Amino acid sequence: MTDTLVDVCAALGDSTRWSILTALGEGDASASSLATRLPVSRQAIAKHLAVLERVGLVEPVRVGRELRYRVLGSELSATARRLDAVGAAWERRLAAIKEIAEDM
Amino acid sequence: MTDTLVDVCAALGDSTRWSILTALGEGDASASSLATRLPVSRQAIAKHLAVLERVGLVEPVRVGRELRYRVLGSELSATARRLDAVGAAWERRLAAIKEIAEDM
DNA sequence: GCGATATGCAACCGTGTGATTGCAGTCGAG
DNA sequence: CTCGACTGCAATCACACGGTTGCATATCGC
Repeated sequence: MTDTLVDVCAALGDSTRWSILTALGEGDASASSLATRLPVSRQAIAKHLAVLERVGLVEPVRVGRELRYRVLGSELSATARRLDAVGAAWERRLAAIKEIAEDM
Repeated sequence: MTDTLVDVCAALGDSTRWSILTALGEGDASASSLATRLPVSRQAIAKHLAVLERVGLVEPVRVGRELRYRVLGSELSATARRLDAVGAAWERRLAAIKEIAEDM
């Protein structure tokens, strides 16, 4: 059910991946160019990009021999909405409990 | 700043923890009572609850000798809003790029 | 008080994963 | 055509983490 939701959250639960995402937030970039700015190897970044691509947070774009990546804010916003829906449901339950308590 | 954000996402990036959260969504429960419904040991659940409590997704409630946990939808919605803000920023950048491209 | 139930703590284990290095292949620029 | 740069794949390593078992401790009910 919430199968991909946990995957997206797991992908977002890594600080190195957030470094990559925020770097991509300022402009598309390839794994190699990211490796010059970030304190990790190119291959590590490539693996992270593969993870981010599999959950749809990032999209590959060929530019000549380079393979740049573009961050997809729409996917992030979509997961945000899904999380908010769940949180809202839980809050409704709490509010109902509280109302019952006040009736006594 | 986004320090706790990654922690919350990491906490949400585990299917067992989602099982616990959804179970708690139907009513407060202790680690022991959860262990009867879920296919994991009580101690494993206790560890997960500790993780969830540290990021504020869950709150302990003493009931006699029991220690029940209550799910906090407000925290989840708060993180959802933070994620949406980031996603919206990324989308704005893409929209700006697209506009520039169309001007040429 | 006594037994049953609930929690807490500690040690341990297997595996998943973040990260590295090395090498081979590919493709654009000069 | 050749050189340099970018990508892809494989092997390896260390550590964190999910999970378990065992035992000690507290506390409610009878």
